[in-house]
Amino acid sequence: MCGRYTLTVEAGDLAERFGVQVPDDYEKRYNAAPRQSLPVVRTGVDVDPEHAPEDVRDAGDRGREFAFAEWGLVPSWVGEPDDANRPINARSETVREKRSFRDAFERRRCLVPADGFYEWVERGGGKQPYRVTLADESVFAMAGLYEVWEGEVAQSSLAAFGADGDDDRRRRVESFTVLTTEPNDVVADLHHRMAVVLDREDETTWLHGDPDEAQALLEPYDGAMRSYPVSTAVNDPGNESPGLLEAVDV
DNA sequence: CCAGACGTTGTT
DNA sequence: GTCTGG
DNA sequence: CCAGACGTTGTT
DNA sequence: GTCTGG
Repeated sequence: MCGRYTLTVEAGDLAERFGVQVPDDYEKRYNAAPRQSLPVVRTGVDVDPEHAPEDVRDAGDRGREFAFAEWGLVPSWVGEPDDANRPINARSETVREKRSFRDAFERRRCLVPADGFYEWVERGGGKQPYRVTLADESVFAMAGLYEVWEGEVAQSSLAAFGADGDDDRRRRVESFTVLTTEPNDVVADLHHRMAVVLDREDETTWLHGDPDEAQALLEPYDGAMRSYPVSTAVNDPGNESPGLLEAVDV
């Protein structure tokens, strides 16, 4: 599956790769973890892909945009995001049936840019992390879903915030989840699930295609990948440095 | 009808 | 063992 | 995903 | 909001 990943490219390269504007607060990530605010490429929040004008469906600038979102999906109907299950993954096989994902699958699919993800293998007494990349180490997109939750701030939080105006009582949480499928040959050595990695030419279909077309893309990645062991320093989500990418002996 | 869940992974 | 935090 | 906490009363 | 369980 996918519970930790890397995105180690410069803002300019990310912008060029996905055709979006990347904000100044973008930073490379060597150990992106659940609950963090991370980059996604999505359709406009108010764009309904099924009913969007042709130019939007064809993925012009209005059709895709960069956003930061929290990893762990918060459906729009939950009462309180802090109390919600926040699934970081959604099974491709059942995603269209599940209440938590169905609406997002129909209307709010996104790309999750990455240039590697980590998988752990049980080793006597601990867990050995491996990093999986494309064979050429280029950036790819994982298939994701995003949500926008808006609601009132819980009463208990009001005092802490000292809120008084109506606007201060509103809260907005944008979030995403990564789809999983069966592993390809490279990942099967490490794990029995893997993130859906999209072929580059399918990214627009994932964002703007109809749901049946999108579903057809949820297959194990067929291109060349490689994996290599990395330091157990990766295990601690507080560690975040370029050194985490270095191969180690096992 | 109302109440309560709504998810994945992995492990037993 | 299980939940929360990152 | 893994790491780390897992609690209360009272006082600052 | 919508589905499942009782």
